[in-house]
Amino acid sequence: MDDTPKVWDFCTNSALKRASRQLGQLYEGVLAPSGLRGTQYSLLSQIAHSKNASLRTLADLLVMDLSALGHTLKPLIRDGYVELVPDASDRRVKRVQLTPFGLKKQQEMTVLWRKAQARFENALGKQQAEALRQALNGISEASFAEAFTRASDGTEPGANS
Amino acid sequence: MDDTPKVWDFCTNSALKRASRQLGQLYEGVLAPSGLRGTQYSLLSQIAHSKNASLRTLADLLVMDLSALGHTLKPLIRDGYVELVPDASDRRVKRVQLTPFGLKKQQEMTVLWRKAQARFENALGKQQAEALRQALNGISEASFAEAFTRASDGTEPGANS
DNA sequence: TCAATTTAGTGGTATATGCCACTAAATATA
DNA sequence: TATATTTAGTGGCATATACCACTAAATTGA
Repeated sequence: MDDTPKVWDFCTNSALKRASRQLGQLYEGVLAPSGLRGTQYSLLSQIAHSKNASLRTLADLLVMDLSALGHTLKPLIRDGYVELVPDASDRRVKRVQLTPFGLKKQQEMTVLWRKAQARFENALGKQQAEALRQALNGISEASFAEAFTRASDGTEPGANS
Repeated sequence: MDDTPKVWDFCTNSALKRASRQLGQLYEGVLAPSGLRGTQYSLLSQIAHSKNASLRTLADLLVMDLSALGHTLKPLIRDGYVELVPDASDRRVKRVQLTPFGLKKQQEMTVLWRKAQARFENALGKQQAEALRQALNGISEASFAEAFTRASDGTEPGANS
């Protein structure tokens, strides 16, 4: 029907963003009854798993800009799910933790998340899903960013070596 | 070192968003000299390829909410890269097109994009990159959304059939 | 010890993206 | 044809995310 060229056939960045919108919508549809967004659930869960991580540590783990993390946490702090606890020994540092209310919410949302997860793995296949996560996590590694930065873009002087 | 569980080891949605941030950063680093963002380049390129598409058509192609597309186009329209042309036969419809200035910008940015593309494929491997794009594009298909929606989440009555 | 540098976090501003409510226009239906 | 429904797009509001400039605190080094 439509053989117009599509950017995402060539550009992995476009393909990634587009798939991220699609999957985001699908997961959010399942998580909607909780009243929180998919990103917020990811955040609550990672905070639950990373005991006493600082904002900096969490931002690095999530491959997220530090200030972006701060902004994203604002609504969760405002609504009482998360709190920031100043570190005693280093007064620059703030440690992120769930409130009891936040933990309860995270656990409640996990029930919904499992449904989304089951739907996703049934739709794509368990093997493919696992392989995809591994590929994506490889790209998220700091070592990948280094490889990308070091890689040739074909324009270096003497790149025809 | 750190054997704390990570959400993105289990949750494809989290893994996708995280990889999207990483790759977004890497591509934007290369595209930065143009003054436009990665998403804006994707948009300009897709508009260039989709001759005379309406906002609705473009939004569907991009798996993007219609109003989100409208919002995202605002800065590009404001800065003269894109224009909306009302359709003659259906007065609800607006067709999206690049201005000559926008086309020039898109072509200029393509030079930069090729560098990012080359770096990415060198870092990940051409085969893997192609396979990843295909997997991602499969998820972005409308048919995948249908499969997800129809799929069992393990909680249906009689799901043990 | 004290100045220079690095590191953690905040606040502002801009884009990215989604939902909802609303208008206008086209289409379907009684 | 008159009304009901659907479709395209807009505007408001909220979250997601980045960069920059700035402050404060810790660390380095002369």
